[in-house]
Amino acid sequence: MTAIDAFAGGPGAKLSTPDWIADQLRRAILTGTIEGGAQLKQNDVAARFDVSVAPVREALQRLIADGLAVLHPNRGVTVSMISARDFRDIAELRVLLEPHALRHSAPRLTRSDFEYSETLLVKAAKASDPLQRASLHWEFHRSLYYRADRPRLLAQIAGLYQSINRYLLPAWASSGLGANWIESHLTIVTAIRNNDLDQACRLIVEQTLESSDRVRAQLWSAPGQTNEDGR
Amino acid sequence: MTAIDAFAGGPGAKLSTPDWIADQLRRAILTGTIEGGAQLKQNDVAARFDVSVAPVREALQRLIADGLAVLHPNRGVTVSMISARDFRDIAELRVLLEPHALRHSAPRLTRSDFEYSETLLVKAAKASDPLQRASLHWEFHRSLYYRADRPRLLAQIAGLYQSINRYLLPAWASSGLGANWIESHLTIVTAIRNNDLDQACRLIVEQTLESSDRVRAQLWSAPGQTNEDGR
DNA sequence: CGATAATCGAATATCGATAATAATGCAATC
DNA sequence: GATTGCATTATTATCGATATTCGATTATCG
Repeated sequence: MTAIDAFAGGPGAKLSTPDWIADQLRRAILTGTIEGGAQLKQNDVAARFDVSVAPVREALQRLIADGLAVLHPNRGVTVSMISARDFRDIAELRVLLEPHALRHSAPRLTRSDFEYSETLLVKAAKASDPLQRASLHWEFHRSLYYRADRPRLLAQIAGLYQSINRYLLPAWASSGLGANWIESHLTIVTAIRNNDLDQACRLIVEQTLESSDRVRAQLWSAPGQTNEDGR
Repeated sequence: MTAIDAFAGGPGAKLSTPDWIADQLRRAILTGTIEGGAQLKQNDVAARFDVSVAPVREALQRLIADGLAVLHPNRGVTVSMISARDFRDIAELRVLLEPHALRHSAPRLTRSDFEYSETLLVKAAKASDPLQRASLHWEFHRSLYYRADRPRLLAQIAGLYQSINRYLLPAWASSGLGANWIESHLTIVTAIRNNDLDQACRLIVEQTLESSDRVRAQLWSAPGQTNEDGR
């Protein structure tokens, strides 16, 4: 391990071709550039990225594993549909899993963990790129849960945050973060700092549901599609 | 849609090549024929199944998505390691998610649902093929939860049952199901039948933890490997 | 002798081309 | 006039061959 390796994983970290393609497609899907139901033809994608179909197929597999796309055997893959039902389902799981994670993590969090969390929150609010903001937002929550030292639980919550971007990003884009986005998140950190775990969990639940309601109102004020898969 | 379409997806449904290969490998991993840490070289697998590497790579991707294998970029994929920690993590999530699912599902379960559940239990106990037994065991639990009508929640629980097979099958193989396997599972159905939801949830938690302890004792009476990934 | 650089090898990753698949439209038949 | 069978065609799935990658081994140099 030499000094130069410290940059591994940083901005200089080269992505594999499938990861690169998957990331580009993911971004397009999450930001709504590609809509639910759209067909992702392997030849088209390969042409657009100037690669052969092999890495494209691999990239599509990742999107499918993420639940961002649906495979129709021999008939291609389409971008999965979003729905109010699915969104509610995600919020419900968050309310179930996150307090659980926090209860195991909070007792082990250190002062520098808190500082890191708060830094992330500010960075997230300032971020101009919506995907970067989403990523920092998740990293904030992750920083509160990771001391639980439960990889599987954390992975499940991570999946929920990944999925929720599909709904959250359009809402943020159309009406911003909300007046006291930073402050309300900060109260969670403060509650943990004060060893008031019950209060922290209450706040998480409350804010999850609140944010949920706001997004729901935002996205389904006008009626949209509600199918689960992209048939 | 004509009547004949009702058979689509039935026993006659042919698996795609990648699915077929993935299933074979899965079986080998779950039954312990292939051990944790073993390297899955795409050329070897391709030769063994007499196909080219393309479908093999796809099959390996599925195993990776399942958590049964780990990808080391440019260096191949290895069968993931099992560990007491991971096993505990799974049990904890089951205890968290399954009662939640049951609470939403139970009020909607019908008499014929119960009959179906009980049938599955008997079939599972009788099954000689360990993977079929595992599949019926999950299907039993699924039949109790599916009326919750929460696809995401159900998918997460399904993933846990898939993962737990890695631990459960060897334990079953070495010491059987346990004396009153059917009966103890039946008490859950009975409790639901009697509208005693709290009791049903208690039983689930209790049995999950009990079974967990038994498996743990079984598998780690002699010390084994405990790494998370197959490095 | 120790550290750095070139080489090699075993495996993955990618490519371009071909084969297989299933929906579609069209014609032939009852 | 509706149903069946059959080419058409758009697209995925698979193949065999080639390029690339990265660790290990060996060689070179201070």
